[in-house]
Amino acid sequence: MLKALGEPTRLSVFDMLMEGVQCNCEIAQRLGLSPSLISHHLGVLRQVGLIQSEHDSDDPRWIYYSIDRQALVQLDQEMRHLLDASRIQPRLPSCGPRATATVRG
Amino acid sequence: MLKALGEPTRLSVFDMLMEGVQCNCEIAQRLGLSPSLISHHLGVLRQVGLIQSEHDSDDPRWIYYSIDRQALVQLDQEMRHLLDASRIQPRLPSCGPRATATVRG
DNA sequence: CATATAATTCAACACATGTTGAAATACTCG
DNA sequence: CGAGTATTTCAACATGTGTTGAATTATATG
Repeated sequence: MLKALGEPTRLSVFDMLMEGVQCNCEIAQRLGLSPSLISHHLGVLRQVGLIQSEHDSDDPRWIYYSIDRQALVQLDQEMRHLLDASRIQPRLPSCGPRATATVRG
Repeated sequence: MLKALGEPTRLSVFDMLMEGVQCNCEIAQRLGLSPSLISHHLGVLRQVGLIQSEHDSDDPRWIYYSIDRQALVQLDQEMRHLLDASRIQPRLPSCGPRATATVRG
């Protein structure tokens, strides 16, 4: 998921989906990019499970994309752990002049 | 920063730094990768501002890497905003059969 | 001064991937 | 059935980038 969001255009697409935008055409229009390119990025986001797609019941040509809330919560929790500043503990180097003798390899 | 952390090996390096590991040699050894590769990834992390480097005052050959706490807090805040589930608002498609007539392009 | 060490830098390669434009798919509408 | 539409799929390309191994830098040590 991080890898998917690491691509600038894809991050914008994801952010627009968070704001409630749903169809390929609006994303392509607002970003000034081709529908095929947006389709590609939406596919990547869907493949990693960040978003879902749903066809219109009346006219299946339209596909509505939306954020996968479960994946969102999971990623949010993992990011909070990853970036938790309290995890950083004071620690002497295991090598170099300041290494504790017993740990030295 | 997201792009930098999107690379699996680099994410591991970053995570080890969060756990207090500091020198190239220990990271390379624990990950079973060459020092030159670790050096490359550390360089990328440093370039985007996620980590800092400091030479040992006694023996400058040793370089100690550490997390940039300011960047950590900034990224944490931005990620919390990006992944904030409460941002997702109900919204009708701007195009397609369900679009509101006035918004239709 | 020669050797060993920690880390970086460099050239080179293989592979992944973002982007483009055309074609295909599936559907609505007249 | 033909024209138009929303989207995807496909082939092709250019570029970015992770990885490797050798060379380089800078320092300590004897």
